[in-house]
Amino acid sequence: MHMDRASQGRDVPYLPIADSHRMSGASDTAYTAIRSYLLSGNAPPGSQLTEDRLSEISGVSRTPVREAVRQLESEMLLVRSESKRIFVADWSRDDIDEMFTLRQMLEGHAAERAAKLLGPADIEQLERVNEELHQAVDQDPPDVVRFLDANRIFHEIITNAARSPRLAQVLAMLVEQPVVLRTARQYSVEDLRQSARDHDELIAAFKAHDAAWAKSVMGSHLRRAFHTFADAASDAD
Amino acid sequence: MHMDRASQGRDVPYLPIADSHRMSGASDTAYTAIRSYLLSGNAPPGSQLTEDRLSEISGVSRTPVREAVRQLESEMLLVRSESKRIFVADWSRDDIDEMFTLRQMLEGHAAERAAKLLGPADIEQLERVNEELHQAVDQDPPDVVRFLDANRIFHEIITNAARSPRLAQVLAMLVEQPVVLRTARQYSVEDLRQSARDHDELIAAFKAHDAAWAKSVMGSHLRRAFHTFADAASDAD
DNA sequence: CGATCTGTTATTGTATACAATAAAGGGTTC
DNA sequence: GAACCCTTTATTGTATACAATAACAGATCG
Repeated sequence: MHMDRASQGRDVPYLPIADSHRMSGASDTAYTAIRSYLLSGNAPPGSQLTEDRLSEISGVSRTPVREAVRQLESEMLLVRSESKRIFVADWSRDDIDEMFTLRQMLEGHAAERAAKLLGPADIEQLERVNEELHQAVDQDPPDVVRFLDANRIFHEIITNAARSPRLAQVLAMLVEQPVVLRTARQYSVEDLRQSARDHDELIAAFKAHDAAWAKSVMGSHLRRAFHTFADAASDAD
Repeated sequence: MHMDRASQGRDVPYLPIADSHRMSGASDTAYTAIRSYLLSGNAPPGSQLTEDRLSEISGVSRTPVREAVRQLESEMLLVRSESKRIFVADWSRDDIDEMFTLRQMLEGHAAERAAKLLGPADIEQLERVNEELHQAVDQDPPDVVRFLDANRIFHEIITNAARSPRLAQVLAMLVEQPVVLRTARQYSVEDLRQSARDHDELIAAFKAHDAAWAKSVMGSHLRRAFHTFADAASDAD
């Protein structure tokens, strides 16, 4: 076991425990700017984007733009043509369905593991975050952005509690806030309340350290989220 | 000259149906070269690599190297330190376990869907590929590389049959051939034979369009693969 | 007309120089 | 001699010029 090249002592590789977006400086700028642009609605699904254009939008050169594009591609907000040109992704209803199905599977698994691994302090944190979420819903009008923030953190705590770096990484790709945001905009107050109650039940399952219960609640929670969206979307559009 | 909207007509975005590695030219070269290098055993887990070094190894400039590194990072063959330096990943037994657990979940799901979606022609293709795999095992000595090729194709057919681009993309990240290769080198001939028999049973499940059966077989298939590796590894090292 | 060929333009890919940052080393002070 | 600061070096990040390739458009020929 002679580590002939492994003579570094100080700067040790760190475990990627779901720190989704760790790009530095300009790359990060590009990522955030492009993402906002895609979310803003000014980018029609299916329309072409060029690196130069994205470079203008984000104010950095093409090099960091390319990195951001790669990331957004892996999150499927951008897609490429056969000749590598860049297009705004067009999520069909089936795509959303698929995304929620995969999330159900993976976050269900995370909830199972979390039920075994979460300590009292973690559960208290979940309760605090969910209290925040309740408050956001009970505001008049409900604060959807605040709700989504709390919701994201709630799910992230569970994902991280599963202590599975690969699971966390894969989920980071799948949990696309723009999509979730569009979804949540369709939510009625009742839907948001039900979501909060799901979280309450999830916490109860965690307190009981009942993995099967936690998985099951997570499953229906995400599945309902999909249908709420799908129904609202077909009504609206 | 403001084609701000979706005015492109010809070059339409294509669906990413599991065409894992679509880098072009130099990026592809870099990816392949670095991957081989990591697999060759000359790169001790935990050792540092620099972009310059990888540039020398692959014979292309740092720009495509960086893209390849990003890819290999997402496949967790490389990891970064807090200060963004690059290191050869060190897969613990738990990491491998985790990887197989996620594969079991996702490929089990793929098998379920495939059972419903596979047509007679697809099933014939699976049979042909598995025949190839049988032959590789029955050679004396067994041809592990040929076995792995057939094995990879077999699983890819199933993954693609599920018609779930996101599932395919996520699995492409998880199914790391280097790891699988190290695994397979530990296989005894009996292990390889059992693997081939699993595939036979999978095909039977597909012919019966029995989703639950297919999922179950896929589950034990992958779970056994993990234990075979884990046992052999703890014996050997 | 319609297809095809060809030059032109648009877009992505690659190399390279330079900037920013972090690590390593070495000397000074207490 | 241990902690601190400063200089030097190693490494990654960014911009930009240029190369390669694919789409576009106009001309040519059947």
